[in-house]
Amino acid sequence: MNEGIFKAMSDSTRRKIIELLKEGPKTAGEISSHFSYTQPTISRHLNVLKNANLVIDQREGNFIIYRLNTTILQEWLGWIFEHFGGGDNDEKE
Amino acid sequence: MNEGIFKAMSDSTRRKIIELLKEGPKTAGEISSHFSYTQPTISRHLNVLKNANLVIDQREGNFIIYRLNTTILQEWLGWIFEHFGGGDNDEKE
DNA sequence: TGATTATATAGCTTAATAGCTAAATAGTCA
DNA sequence: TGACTATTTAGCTATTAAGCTATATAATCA
Repeated sequence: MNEGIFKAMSDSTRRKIIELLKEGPKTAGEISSHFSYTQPTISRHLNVLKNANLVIDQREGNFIIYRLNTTILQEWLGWIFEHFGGGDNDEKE
Repeated sequence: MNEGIFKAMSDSTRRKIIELLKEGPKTAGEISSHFSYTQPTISRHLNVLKNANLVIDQREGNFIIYRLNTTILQEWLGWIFEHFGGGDNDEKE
């Protein structure tokens, strides 16, 4: 279940999309305009983020608005910290 | 530069290795014994983690001891929080 | 030196992923 | 309905990644 999020986050274009969406909701076109990739390529990235449940889309006329699923993102960050953070690693050979 | 860490972390076997190493340093064989994959497969995973600078290896006789590079891991966690954490996402359409 | 042990590397196969162009879908508006 | 706009989906290619078996390397010990 976390798998999808880690995979989604492992691509730098998708991480940039997440950062863009932190500013607020944006249409697919707006997002696309920030990159030099073609629009279909960005659309596919958005789809990966959607499948990972990291973004939510909503049609508004003939635009599609994407927004961050902050809940999932926060949960993921929490999970990461639980598993990889904190624990000290003292020379215990 | 973060790219390698995200890629390394995107695989669940490698994440489990990291968790194992949080307990303390382990030989390649010990690590390998926790999985049902073959030894060469785990060796390659260890190599990915090494290239991402997430682990450090050290020969000791004919064992090779792996230990977590806690500094890098902490740095990565810090980076993640800086970029994805905290920021609220108020309905600003 | 030769046998044994621990580990890595090579070489292969299969599957997944990122990018593209072209075509389909869905909505708007005259 | 027909033209137009925004976006997704299909279908392709090239690259990367994960797994395997077989082999190589490096250290130890008799």
